[in-house]
Amino acid sequence: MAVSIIDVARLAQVSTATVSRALRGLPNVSEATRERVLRAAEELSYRVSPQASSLASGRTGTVGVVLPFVNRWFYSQVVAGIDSVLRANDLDLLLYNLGDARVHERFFDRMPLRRRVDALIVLNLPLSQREAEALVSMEVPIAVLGTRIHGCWQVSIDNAEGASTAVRHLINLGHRRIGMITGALGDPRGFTTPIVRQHAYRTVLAQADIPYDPELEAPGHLTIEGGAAAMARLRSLSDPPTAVFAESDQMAFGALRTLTRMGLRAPDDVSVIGFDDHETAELLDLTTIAQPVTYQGELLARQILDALSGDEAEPTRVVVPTQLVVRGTTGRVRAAGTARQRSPEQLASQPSRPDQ
Amino acid sequence: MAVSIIDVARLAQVSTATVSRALRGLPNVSEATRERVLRAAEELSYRVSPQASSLASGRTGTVGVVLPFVNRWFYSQVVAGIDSVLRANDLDLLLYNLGDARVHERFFDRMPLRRRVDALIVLNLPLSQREAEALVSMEVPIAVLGTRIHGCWQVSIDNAEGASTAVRHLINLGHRRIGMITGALGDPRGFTTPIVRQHAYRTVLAQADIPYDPELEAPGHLTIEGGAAAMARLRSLSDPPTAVFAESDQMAFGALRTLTRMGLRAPDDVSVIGFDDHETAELLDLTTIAQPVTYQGELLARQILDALSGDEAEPTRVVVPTQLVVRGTTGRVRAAGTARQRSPEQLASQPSRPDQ
DNA sequence: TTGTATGCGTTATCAA
DNA sequence: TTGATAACGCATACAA
Repeated sequence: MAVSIIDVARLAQVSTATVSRALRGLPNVSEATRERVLRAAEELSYRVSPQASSLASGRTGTVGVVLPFVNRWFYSQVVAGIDSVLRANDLDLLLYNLGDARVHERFFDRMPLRRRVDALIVLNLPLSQREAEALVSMEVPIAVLGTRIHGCWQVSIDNAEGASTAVRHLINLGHRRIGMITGALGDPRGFTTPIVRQHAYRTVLAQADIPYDPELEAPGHLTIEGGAAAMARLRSLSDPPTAVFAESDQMAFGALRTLTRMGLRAPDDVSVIGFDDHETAELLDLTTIAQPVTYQGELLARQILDALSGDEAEPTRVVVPTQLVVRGTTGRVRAAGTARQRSPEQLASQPSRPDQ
Repeated sequence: MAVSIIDVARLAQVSTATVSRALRGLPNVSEATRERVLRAAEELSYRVSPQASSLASGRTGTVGVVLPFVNRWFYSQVVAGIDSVLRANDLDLLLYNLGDARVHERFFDRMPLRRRVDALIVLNLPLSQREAEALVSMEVPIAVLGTRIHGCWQVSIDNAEGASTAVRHLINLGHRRIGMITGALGDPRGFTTPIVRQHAYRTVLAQADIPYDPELEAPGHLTIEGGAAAMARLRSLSDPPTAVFAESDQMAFGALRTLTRMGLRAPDDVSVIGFDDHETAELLDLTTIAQPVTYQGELLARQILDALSGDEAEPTRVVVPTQLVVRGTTGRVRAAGTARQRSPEQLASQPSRPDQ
């Protein structure tokens, strides 16, 4: 059997209550006693039993993180941010990956986190009204990324602003025929982000007096393959776009691949702008809308700390800024038929060529 | 206060012991009673308290996953594999990210997982003798990826074989001047994989009677930036390599970026081969050595299940195969001074240039 | 098949 | 400042 608090108490010649107090750094313990207890614990290499501790205290020392994918760049990045803050505060991180639909269902059916965590962080999950209520009914602080749940702490980016900036960037470069590769619009689970971004796209076009053409919106399912297919579709139009806004970098990557395979280039033939600033974006020289990913994770964890400390009464809502990162895949529109020439500015931001 | 087993017992008119048995599906409970208990539990929406349960039983229902990075593609992919198997078996996943050196140290200093998990999965962590022993002293089953710890379950790839295949591929294409971008060789924490791969590189060269030239080995620190710098260094040699083996795709990406920025191309100017088959490898048309990443995570989790079931007495060791994936960044060596001409196949998979 | 009683290792309340 | 002790919620020998 492992060494327990009783053993420490015996060795230090005090009661278990005092050991508990001394070890947790509670104030009402004399320095001498604390010293003695600490030494005894050290000598026996005593470790508290987390389950006994939580059983007695009601706290678990654990924060649940619920997300739809662990293995996508965005989410793993957010988790890293969460982890760093939680770890620094001695909180454990219980991971719940609800990617699979059955797992998702089962999760809300059985609520396995119910008595298992002190707080919850929910990443970008599309939730039904019923599911949101189920979470709230756990009666622990909840911090949500992306989605919005009444009474919960919240971190998000301004999707409308980011998408608008992207489209305006293209308009400023002279483009009028602008396509959009949209995300999971048809997804029955209903992520809301794609809707917001699409709306922003349409609004900005309207503001610029550019007529709306539904053919210019192609679904890309948030994947590389989807983005590739979407770009292929856009290129096949009788009047293809001169610029494309892909609402995720992943889809933009696919779009770029399609262009490459067709023997076309960005921005010479088509300008392409993405969203996220995925780690690969810099590699592919992709212009994009950057969002601070790890930072959002840190913010979520901090909100949880605030909530658990109980100081801050009201849940807060933080909107973090996005930023246009201009790289090499967007450029001024070319007049139809004009030879492919690039301006000096573009040359500067482009890889030099072996032939001058 | 939450509803407890006592409430269920009262409602079902049985003892708490019977409730416990019925709910866990133990055999010695009559069908009628079980029915009654299940209904009562359902009605009260009762959930067991995991901490009380583990305090009483000694099992935690949790598996700890310890890794050096959550936010790298490879690890997040492995975690996804682990998660899917654990989840299907109702085991929780406690994540421990030891990326930060202080966190690492603190972890082995305090062993916070000590009484917290039923088993441990350790991903590719460079461990000192002392640290390995600390883990083993937890006296729970341990499955290790990459590293090797005596008495532990183990999953790994054949790094020597994979690296040899990569170098042989280059030799088969006629290359004799072959560079290697190495990983974290100087890392004080001492990952072993880089050493094995480097050794394979040297061995294969020797077998092909190619003289060893230390200048052709450049450290890339397993990062994109490091790979970029390494390639720059290799190119600056008086007699630069015609082909380069980067021991991770990430470094190969950086290497390709350097080539692009120098106005060079793969494979026309330099052939490049990576290792991993990172999701971006296909995008960049990178030839590489593929390893099944998610699958390795699943295997680790399965080993843990075997260990916990207690059927399989001895820890097993599984080596999963790697596979050469030939894409567009490797090609036959060109005679020095030959004009850059590309074969039709290469043209198809490469971006065409604006100027013909 | 079912019930009784005890232990699991802490924390927290209360009294000293 | 310290100690005694009752929870905390469940699992499990043992008895019935």
